[in-house]
Amino acid sequence: MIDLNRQAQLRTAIESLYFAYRGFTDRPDRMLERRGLGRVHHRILYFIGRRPDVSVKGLLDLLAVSKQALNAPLRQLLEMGLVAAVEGTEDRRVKNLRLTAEGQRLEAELTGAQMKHLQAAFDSAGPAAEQGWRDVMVALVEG
Amino acid sequence: MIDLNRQAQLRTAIESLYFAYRGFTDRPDRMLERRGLGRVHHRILYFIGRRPDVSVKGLLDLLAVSKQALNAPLRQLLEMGLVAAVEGTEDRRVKNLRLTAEGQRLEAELTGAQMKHLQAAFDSAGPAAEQGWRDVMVALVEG
DNA sequence: CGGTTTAGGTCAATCATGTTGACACAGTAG
DNA sequence: CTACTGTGTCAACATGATTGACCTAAACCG
Repeated sequence: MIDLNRQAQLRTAIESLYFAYRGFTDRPDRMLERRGLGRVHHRILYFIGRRPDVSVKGLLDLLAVSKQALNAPLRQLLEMGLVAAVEGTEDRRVKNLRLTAEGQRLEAELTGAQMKHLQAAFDSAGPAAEQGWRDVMVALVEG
Repeated sequence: MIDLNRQAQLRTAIESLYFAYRGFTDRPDRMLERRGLGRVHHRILYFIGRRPDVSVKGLLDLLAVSKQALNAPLRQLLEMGLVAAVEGTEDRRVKNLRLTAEGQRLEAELTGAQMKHLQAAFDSAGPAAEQGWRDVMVALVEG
């Protein structure tokens, strides 16, 4: 069993993770809302920007959603000209996804808001704290 | 404009936050699923446990949802005997909410999984990293 | 060659979680 | 008495997800 004081510390940590995540997503959410898009669209734009030429399957694995859940928003982004799909050169079944210039613009805008938010927190906490934060986050993702 | 290298670092940070949060919630989610409950129920149990005698309004403000969204799951928890409501002593309109013994048991089980997860990450990253992590999280929540 | 697997797409039914609006009732505060 | 507050509930709707079933086309394999 974990010590009671320690439990209180861990609860504080749980709460900060909850509130931080909530505060972190709601700015881009509000930007997207104005265009009739949702958080999924941001995630799709984000990961395509991060991994240009990712396949639909690759995106599915990253996002951990069903292909039906991905299909509609992705098609929307294609229709809006924010994402482009090119037929795979090796395997003609696969679609390699990329951001168009306009897609890059929107993605930069959305992610930029989050980057500013994070940067402000890092600035206020200092570089040592930032490194510690990164170390803990890596352990959290891996564990 | 932020430096490109810095942008890449910030993107890494964004991703770790996304994946960490996702990994963090899915264990309790799976436990709840077996009882036919959802993440909302966990949040309700959590915050009532944290602030015994909180009112319905207090819970609404904490969770930042509409009262209609809160009502159904809260009623469910009351009916299941996991939460008890007592009439306020000063203001008889308010309901002060508490966990029953069984509610405490379930809450401890759910949050315990998250505490173990966090503790493991802190153990692996070390105490200095933990402090840095906390500092950044506080700044993130406040910003 | 032919059979199986893989990448992708789509339709349908369903569920979970949230919203807003409207209304009710009891209790408090002035 | 009136106004506001805390709580509850009904209805309509939106969003984002699920599973299951079925389809095409391409690749892979024996």
